[in-house]
Amino acid sequence: MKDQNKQLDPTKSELEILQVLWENGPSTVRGVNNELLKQKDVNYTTTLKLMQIMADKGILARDESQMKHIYSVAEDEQKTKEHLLDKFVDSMYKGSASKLVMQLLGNKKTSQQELQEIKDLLKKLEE
Amino acid sequence: MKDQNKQLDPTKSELEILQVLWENGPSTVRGVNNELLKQKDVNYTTTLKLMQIMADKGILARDESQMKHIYSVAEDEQKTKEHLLDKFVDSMYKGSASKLVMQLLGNKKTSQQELQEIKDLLKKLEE
DNA sequence: TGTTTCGTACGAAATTTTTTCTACCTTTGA
DNA sequence: TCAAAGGTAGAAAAAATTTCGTACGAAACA
Repeated sequence: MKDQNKQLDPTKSELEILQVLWENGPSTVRGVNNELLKQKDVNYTTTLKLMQIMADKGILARDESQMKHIYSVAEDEQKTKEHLLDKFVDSMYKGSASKLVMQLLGNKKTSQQELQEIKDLLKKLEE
Repeated sequence: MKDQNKQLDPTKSELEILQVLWENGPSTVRGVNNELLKQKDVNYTTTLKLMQIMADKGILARDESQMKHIYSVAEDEQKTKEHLLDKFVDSMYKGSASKLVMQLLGNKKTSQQELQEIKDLLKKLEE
C-alpha cells in the first residue's frame, strides 16, 4: 500500500543475463548461455526461459526475424545501473555517497591506479 | 559445481531487517517490525519468522534471557557491507571502483558537500 | 528423402523466499 | 485466580524465482 516500486528490479538471475548482454551486446540465447557456463552450471533451456520472461517483462527486446532470435537489452544500461546504484547507496549507506566511497577506498582491493583515476576524475569535475 | 558461495547473501527481506538493526542497534522483534511498518505493510509474525530464520542461519544473535528476546546482528556490519559492496562493484562495474565513483559523481543527486567530503578523504589517503 | 542438429515454445516441477495460521507460554492486573 | 495482552514456536500455505522435460519446427547434409 505504502510503497509500490513501479520499476521492479531484476532478479539475481536476470541480472546475470543483463551483465552478459551489457558486456557482449545483443546475443542469441546460445551466446548468453555459453557465457554463463563459464561461471556456473546452467541448462540451455533455463537461460532461454529466463530470457523469454525478461522479454515478456520488457527488460529485453528480441529480433525474431531470423530463426536464431537476437536478444538485446531494452532499457538504457546507464539508467538501469544508476537506478540500482542509487538503491544500493540508499539502503546501505542511507544515501550518503561519500560513505560509500569511504568504504570503497578503505578496501585493500582498490589499486593505486584506481585511486589515481578517481583523483583525476575529481579534478575534471572541478573545472 | 563451479561456484558455490560459502557466504550466502541475505535476501531482500533479510537485508531490510539488517538495516533496521544496523540503524537502531539490538532490538526486539516488535521494535524491528514497527520500523518496517513505516516503510511497508508487514505482519508481526512475518518479521518474527524472518528473524528466527536469520538467527538460525547465524546472521543474527539473540538474547533469550528475557521473555522479550533481543536480537542483534551477529556479523560485523562493516564486513558485511564491504562484502556486498564488493559484489556490487564486481557485478555491475566489472570490479572497477573508479567506474562506480564516476557514475556516482555524474549523478545529480550527489551534493557539493558530498563531493567535498570525498575530496577530503582522498587528501587524507595521500598522507 | 531421411536423419541429425540446433533452435524455440510451453508447461510444469522444483526450489527458495515470504507470509500466515494456530497453539501455547508468560506477565500483568483486575 | 482468571482474563487480557503480548510474547515465541512450528507447520504449512502462498508467492516468487529458477530449473527442467518434452514437443516440435527449421536448417543442414548425407
